[in-house]
Amino acid sequence: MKRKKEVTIYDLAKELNYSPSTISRALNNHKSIGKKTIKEIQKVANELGYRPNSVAASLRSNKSKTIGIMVARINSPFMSTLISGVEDAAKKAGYNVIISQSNELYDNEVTNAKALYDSRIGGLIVSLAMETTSTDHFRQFQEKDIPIVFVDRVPKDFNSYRVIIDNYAAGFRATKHLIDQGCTKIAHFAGSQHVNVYNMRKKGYLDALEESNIKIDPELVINLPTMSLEEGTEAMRKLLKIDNSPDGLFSANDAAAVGAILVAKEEGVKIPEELAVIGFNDDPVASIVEPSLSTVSHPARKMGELSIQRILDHSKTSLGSSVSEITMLDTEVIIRNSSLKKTNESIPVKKAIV
Amino acid sequence: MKRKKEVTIYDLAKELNYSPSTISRALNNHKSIGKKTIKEIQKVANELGYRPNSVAASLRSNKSKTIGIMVARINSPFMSTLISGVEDAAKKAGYNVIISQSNELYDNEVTNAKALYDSRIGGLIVSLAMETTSTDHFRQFQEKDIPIVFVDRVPKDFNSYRVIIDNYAAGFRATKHLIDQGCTKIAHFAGSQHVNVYNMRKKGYLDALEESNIKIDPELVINLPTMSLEEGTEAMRKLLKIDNSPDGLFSANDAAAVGAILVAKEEGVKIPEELAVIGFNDDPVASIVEPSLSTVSHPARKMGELSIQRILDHSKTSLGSSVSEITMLDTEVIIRNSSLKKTNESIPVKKAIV
DNA sequence: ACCATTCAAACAATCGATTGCTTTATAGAA
DNA sequence: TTCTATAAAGCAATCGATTGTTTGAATGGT
Repeated sequence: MKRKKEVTIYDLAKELNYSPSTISRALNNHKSIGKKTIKEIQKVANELGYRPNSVAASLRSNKSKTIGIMVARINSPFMSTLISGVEDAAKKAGYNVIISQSNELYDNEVTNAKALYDSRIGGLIVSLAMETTSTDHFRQFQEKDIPIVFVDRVPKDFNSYRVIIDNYAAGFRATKHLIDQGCTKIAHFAGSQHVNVYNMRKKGYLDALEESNIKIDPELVINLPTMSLEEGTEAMRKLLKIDNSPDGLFSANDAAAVGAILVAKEEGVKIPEELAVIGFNDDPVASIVEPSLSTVSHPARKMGELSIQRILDHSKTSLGSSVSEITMLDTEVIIRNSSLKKTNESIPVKKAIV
Repeated sequence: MKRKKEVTIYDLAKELNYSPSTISRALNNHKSIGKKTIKEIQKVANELGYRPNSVAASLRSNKSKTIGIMVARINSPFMSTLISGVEDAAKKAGYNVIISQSNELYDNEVTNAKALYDSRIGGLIVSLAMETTSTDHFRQFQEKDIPIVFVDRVPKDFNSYRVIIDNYAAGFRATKHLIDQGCTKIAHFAGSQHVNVYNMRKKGYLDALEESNIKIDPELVINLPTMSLEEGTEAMRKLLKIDNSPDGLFSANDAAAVGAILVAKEEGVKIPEELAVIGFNDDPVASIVEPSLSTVSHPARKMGELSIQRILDHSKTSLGSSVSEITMLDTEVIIRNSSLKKTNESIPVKKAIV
């Protein structure tokens, strides 16, 4: 199989009797090239099927139209939607997106950072692995003034762009909602506490209780390492066994909340009457599980789009690598049947379906 | 912000008094370089923090360790899992993965193909957009002997690798299952018929009916353009209105099946007694919806891994671009409560939960 | 008619690694 | 000791585009 030879700017140059530099500038609509010349060159380029070699362009200009993205796992509803937003927005700006996943492991994250660095990406979007506490592996990007945007799971101690939601406020409001429904013994499924999102959600939970003068019962706060559905079922079983079992549950994600609901139903605990539940993320399952799960919705797609925006802006302003800018997005408490005790504000069925 | 200068093989050459070619070969463990020399060079490279510039390498060698992937949308459980499999397998082989989504539109697919071509990917994995019927935009890759693997939604008329499931058999077996449960009026939610997966699933459905001498009722076969949950609810409403309303439903995906279940419940139709339902994909919602949804499971992650495998094998064997190899994977009919009428084989609750 | 501007396009170096070919050094054979 | 085979390393071209600096031509003002 012989490969068809590529058409390069040199071929165009020969064909048109212009110099390669003129061709290059014409193709990029450079102002120092005459309008008719540009037209002519672009026309012939199309006819001959010229396609720019962006590898060569990257090498010479030391800029790359590729953005790297590192997340723990791409196949969660939240992350895949965020990445979808990144990709759509990146494409609009003429960028490609390279993905890589750490599977929650620090070592993988370091390896991935190296690989992305080697491919000379023009920007990096990161949501940290659960395990990660050190951020040294991101320094190399900063040293080359490659913008880094941390999104959702962000480090404490690294100067750069951040796109996050107000986890504290969300945790506070979710808990407050349960209190408003009359719950007094509210449990919490908390994730690893060195991860900002789980840490802040828990803080919000604690402060909401305190504000309402509800004593905090350490037995009701359970740390789930991975916040999986399975861990949620297990934790719920534990909660149902203790003397003073809870009448409310704020889970830091939907998966664990669904696990809890399934167990509660299995054990004959009425939801929301005997146990009001609220989750976090508004995963698709939340509106399908029965009773439908109250939750906090995350603007996943928008977070992705804004992350790209930060990277593009960075190149324009060239403020240098020491910028640190936080973009904080609003969340929304979505009330469904799993937490709605007061029948006078009951939700129409349709809303629960769609 | 001054960027730290990169360490290149030239810097190493100067430092170590070797020629750049020796450095290059040493770093790639080329056999024509002495063992001690390799050790020495690699040691110093590490100390000086040398990082290969894969852009430069790609340009020169005209090979790229980057694989492109084009799908309709990355944020579905099936696709995000498949991509996750691709990424994991690619990383193991030292490849990066660029993603791009068509949002089901042909024009976007063409644009994406151009962009990926321009970045000189080393291989391409594609799941077609619903709209796509022409495949001319993939020719450019073939002409340069860049391997293309079509996965799941594949074209009829393009010679290349395919990784698919046996949609016909799956559709047949899913329908057969409903027949075995005693259904005689079985409806089908079908997707766009020029898309192979939906076409074959429907064929399987039709043949299963025929085999059991059940007359096909055209009114019971509904085409859903996007197979969304919403379309599923709509279609179900329609089905409930016709005279001879169905006692079974095979939906070509889970989302539409869930929509149907929600409507059926709303209208007081008992599932599975009055309507047995089976979906396709085994999305997470399938096991959560009530009653839990029978479905056909798709080995998403494995499909991703095998796709990468095909690409790697291609480079090794260099059979040229005219190869056409089909990898067909097994599916599994998963029986849950939405279709299980016979109480003697009822499913334990635990299985439904986890 | 002359010099100063402005505009268009060309020249040539450069980005960092790869690789076919050549040279040099070393060892073994005769 | 001389010659050949082999291993180790160097030379220099190359991949395709970008870009600072020059050159050349055309325009305009006086």
